[in-house]
Amino acid sequence: MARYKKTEEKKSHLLYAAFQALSDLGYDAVTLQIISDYAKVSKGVAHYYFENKEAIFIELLTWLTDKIFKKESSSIALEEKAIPKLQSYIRSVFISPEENRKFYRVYLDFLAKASRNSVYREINQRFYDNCSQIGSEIITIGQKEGVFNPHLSPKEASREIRAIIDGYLIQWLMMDEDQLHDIYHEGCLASILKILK
Amino acid sequence: MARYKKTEEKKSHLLYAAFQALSDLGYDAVTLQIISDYAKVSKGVAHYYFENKEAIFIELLTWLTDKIFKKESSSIALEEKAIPKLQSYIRSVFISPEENRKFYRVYLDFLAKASRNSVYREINQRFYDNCSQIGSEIITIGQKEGVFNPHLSPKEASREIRAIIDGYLIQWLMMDEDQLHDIYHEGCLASILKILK
Amino acid sequence: MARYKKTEEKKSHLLYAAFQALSDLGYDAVTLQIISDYAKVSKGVAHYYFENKEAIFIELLTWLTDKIFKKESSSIALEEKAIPKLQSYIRSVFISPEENRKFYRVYLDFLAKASRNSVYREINQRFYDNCSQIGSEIITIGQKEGVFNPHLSPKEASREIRAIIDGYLIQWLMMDEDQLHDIYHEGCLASILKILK
Amino acid sequence: MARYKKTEEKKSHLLYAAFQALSDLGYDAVTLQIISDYAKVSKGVAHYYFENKEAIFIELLTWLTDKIFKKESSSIALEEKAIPKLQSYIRSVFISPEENRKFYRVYLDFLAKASRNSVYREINQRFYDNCSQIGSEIITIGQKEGVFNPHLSPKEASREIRAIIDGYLIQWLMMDEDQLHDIYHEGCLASILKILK
DNA sequence: CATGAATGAGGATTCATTCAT
DNA sequence: TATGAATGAATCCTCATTCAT
Repeated sequence: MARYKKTEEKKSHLLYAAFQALSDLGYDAVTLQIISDYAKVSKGVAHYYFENKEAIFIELLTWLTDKIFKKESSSIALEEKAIPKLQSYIRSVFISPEENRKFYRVYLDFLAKASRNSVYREINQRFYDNCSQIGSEIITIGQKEGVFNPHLSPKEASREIRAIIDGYLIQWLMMDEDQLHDIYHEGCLASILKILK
Repeated sequence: MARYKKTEEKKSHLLYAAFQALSDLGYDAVTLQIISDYAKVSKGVAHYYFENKEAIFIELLTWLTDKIFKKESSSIALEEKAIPKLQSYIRSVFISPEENRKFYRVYLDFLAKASRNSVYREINQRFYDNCSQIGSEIITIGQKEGVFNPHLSPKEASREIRAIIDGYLIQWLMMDEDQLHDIYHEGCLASILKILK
Repeated sequence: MARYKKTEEKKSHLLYAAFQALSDLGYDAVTLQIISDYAKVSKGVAHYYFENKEAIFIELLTWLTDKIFKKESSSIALEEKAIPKLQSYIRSVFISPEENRKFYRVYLDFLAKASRNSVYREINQRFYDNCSQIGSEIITIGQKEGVFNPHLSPKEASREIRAIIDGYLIQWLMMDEDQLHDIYHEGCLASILKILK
Repeated sequence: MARYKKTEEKKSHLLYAAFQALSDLGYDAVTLQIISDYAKVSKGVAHYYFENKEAIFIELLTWLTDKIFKKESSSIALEEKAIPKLQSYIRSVFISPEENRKFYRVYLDFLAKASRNSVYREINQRFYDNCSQIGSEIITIGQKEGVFNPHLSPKEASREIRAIIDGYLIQWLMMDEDQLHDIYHEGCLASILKILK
């Protein structure tokens, strides 16, 4: 089984290289040569591990959104109550200016693609669904605790949470000022709380 | 006796063709040939009117965001009071599934580029600033009327409005279901109202 | 007849513009647009007066070599004796660093073309023949005066004169130092004198 | 079992193809497709081995002038005395009508470019310097032997030798008659001898 | 005559993909 | 497995030429 593992490691290595390259340079500037350079392997390797260029990006989106989801998921597990859970969730989303910039640049590339390509859209949908579960869980708990509006539909409200998170982080990305990160973090949390109450 | 169209008309014609092509096909699939085909002119024309491909997209983003802003701007002028103004604003943003899809696909492409390219970012910033003026005006009026929270900073809150609008519409775009358009419209308006109150 | 004259004037104007452009930019960088810009006329004019781009250059070479020949021709008419005639000839060839640079840049472009294209070659041949006449005249006079070797074939020796002139001026051009102009001038004259004696 | 040719071999192969194409067709008619066709490789290969078209020509001029210099250099090594050395040098320059035509066509293209472009000019300067060394060596020996004018500056005179060689060969090229090759060869040698004595 | 908008062929360049080693 | 040489389709861009006004 060592073989298989090695292969998976190599793939992850390539995906991470693709992620870095994509974040730095953007979709249309990234070539397989550049990804290979980032990964410090030869150009042939990328083709050995992936069917074609598209496949790399498909897998990258899957890999990325899974990683994000796992991080978010574990972050809410640390808390018991709804509001701390929500705070922890938002905190895990607003990791740091560097991480958010790196991820959202790439994520915007993917959203742009997803708006026309159903393969990307479905992967994103899975991510949305996962996020929705997190949100629903928090909301349901909060409703039981009596801290959130009991008339809210957890499913709908959790989608709204994600919409607001993305809206805030995209706008923060466009402002291009690291010191605004905290302000957007707080603003985002405050807005979500207002909506849930 | 059809005279030659004036230069500016032709440029707009090409920009609209570029917009359509971009919306249909996405950034990396759009070639100058395709834009020319959409505009039903020869390939050389695009180069005659624009320095290069990049210039077309730069001008397109400017043209598009200006157009959107004008539409939004005139929509709020129709109302006197804050809440109807806000409703009118949001209504002008959520025009129709077709229009929103067409615009947001292209806008996502531009946001992705703007995240790495300051030229695009500055154009988008101008758009944000314009939207912010609209928001500020509504909020200030609402605060005078006593319908909005008087402690809100109009400038900050107006940015939050835009973030929420974009967040909702991007998510709607990803859901790829036209009938959700109304629901997202209402949801967006409701969320903004909650935040402003 | 005024019409005709005006046309010829305009053509000369365009040819001079082409000469300037060619000297500044070189064959492959010169476009009809550039020539038109140098002549401060619209692009269409160049096509109105000349069949096509090639025709401009053909006529330019003719015009240029005629102009040079006339200048050389009139310069030797000023003197009576062989050696002063020769000196005057060489002086008229080594006009100034600026003029020589301008001419020889263009002339090299034409020689390069002439080496493969018989149309250019024939025009140059006419120039060579004209120069040969000048040389022959000087040599014949010098032989009568007893200052030149009587066994020289005026025809052959005059070709050698031209070869040496071109050789020196091309090398001077490559040295790219204006102050060497006088030295090459003297060296050229001295070499020719040695050959003729 | 033919191994892949080494990179340097392939580059030389391409340079030779470029040389042939350039000689046949001239600077502005040579495309990368044509060079590739001459080399019997695909279009992409030229870009694989060279940064761009310009780089091919830069390297070609370097390669060509080096080759010429080596040939000239070894030709004078065969003789001991000044005049035989000079004869051998001139003989190596006037190789054959075919070779001279092929080289001087290309060389004229480069001289034309060099007159405006310092990169080409510097490469040519290196060639001139190399030729100058050959000439200086011959002249110095001849002065010691007492067969050349002792007052000549070897450096200057050697430049004059090169000017005369180029002047003669360019003129021969323009005459476009192979049978004149010998006559120009002899004429060139005779002229140089007159200048050195 | 003059203008400059429009055309489209042609060329440099890029890059995903293939494949021999 | 891994490499990187080779391929050629695809694309941006240039520019001579045409032609309506």
